Amino acid sequence: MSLSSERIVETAVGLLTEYGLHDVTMRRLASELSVRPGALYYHVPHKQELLRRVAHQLLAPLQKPDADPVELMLQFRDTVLPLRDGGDLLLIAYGLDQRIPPVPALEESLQAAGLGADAARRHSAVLMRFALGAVAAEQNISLLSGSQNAVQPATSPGHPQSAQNAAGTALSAAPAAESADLYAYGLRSLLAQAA
Amino acid sequence: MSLSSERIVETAVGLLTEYGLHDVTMRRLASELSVRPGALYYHVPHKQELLRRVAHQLLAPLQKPDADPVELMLQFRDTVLPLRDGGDLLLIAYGLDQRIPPVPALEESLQAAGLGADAARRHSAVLMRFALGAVAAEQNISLLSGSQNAVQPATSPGHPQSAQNAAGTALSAAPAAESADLYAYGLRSLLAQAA
DNA sequence: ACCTGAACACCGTTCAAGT
DNA sequence: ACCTGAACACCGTTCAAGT
Repeated sequence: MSLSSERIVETAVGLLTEYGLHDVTMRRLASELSVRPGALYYHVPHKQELLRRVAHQLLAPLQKPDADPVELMLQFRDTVLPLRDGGDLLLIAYGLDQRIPPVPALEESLQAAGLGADAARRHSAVLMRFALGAVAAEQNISLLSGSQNAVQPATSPGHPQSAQNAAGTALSAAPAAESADLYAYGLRSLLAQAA
Repeated sequence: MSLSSERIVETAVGLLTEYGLHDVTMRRLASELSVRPGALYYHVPHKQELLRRVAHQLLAPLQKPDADPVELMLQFRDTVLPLRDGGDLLLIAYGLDQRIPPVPALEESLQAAGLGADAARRHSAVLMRFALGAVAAEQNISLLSGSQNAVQPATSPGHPQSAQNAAGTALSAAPAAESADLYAYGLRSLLAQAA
């Protein structure tokens, strides 16, 4: 089977869901597809465009026109959170394309709820900013504060200068249940005015 | 003058404010300080701890105990926004240390406004998540959608595959004035319940 | 048209060896 | 104690040359 942008995107989605954005590199992608890195650039202009397409593919299920705002935003979190560093990807993708799902569906459902076109656009922009920050923060906390990275980064055994982080981990790493509550609470507050 | 963690942090802050996080690399830092890269690791355990200290230094002015929440959050935005990719730095720093400024001052002022200790903690967590997302999104939009990166990245002259981004730039790249409005609006909504 | 080989200009981190 | 030299294992991207 010959190379194509579709195959590259699919392989990138695979690497993302299995290992996280950190492992989605052009070189890793190339070796996964059994080609040299340069070959990818015949099908994709640069890594940014590839990531934009990956994010679009990932969020495609959020293009449903009849869901209510809260449901869309909860599903957004559920989609991005399992990708270890999915928040970083979506901040990039949103920077490249602010009409990524669920934005169009979100605007429609806000308009259906009685908001004007401009108000719906602004409300969804605020909701997306909160969601992006909440998901990225939550992932970074469990990745960076969570009992020494959890997986297997094999750090040097006890460097003296990093002592001040040892205490407070139990308190600072918010339990998963509370993160969901914070997210739901933020959504409700932001949607209160829109009713 | 010999090397020290203080000098390294100061130099990193300098590189950050002049060129952005992208140019804060251990190697660049070393050459700025006229030492070999390995020398830095005698004073700093790893890059993450360095970035945590850089963020703390940057946000030190937000440790004022008597400011009101809106003022603190507006000043947070004003501090981070001028750093080209300051949002990325603060997502990392917040992941490493959720008590970074202005969090303690924020909790105090929310308690002074009548909230219980736990409610104040949760409210400030929600506010920080929104602020981090808003600033990071705003910076990424102007960096990634803003008329081909604005500075001087010298991209190849017109690669065919990236045509779909050409249209819509005028609409998608929100003017700076509207970003400030979205931010203020989000803050007000999130603080409405806290009154 | 599509891909390889090889290079360019970088990363963070480690560590024996020098002073 | 503090730093260098040199390496290890990587990056994204370009481009002449091959088929």
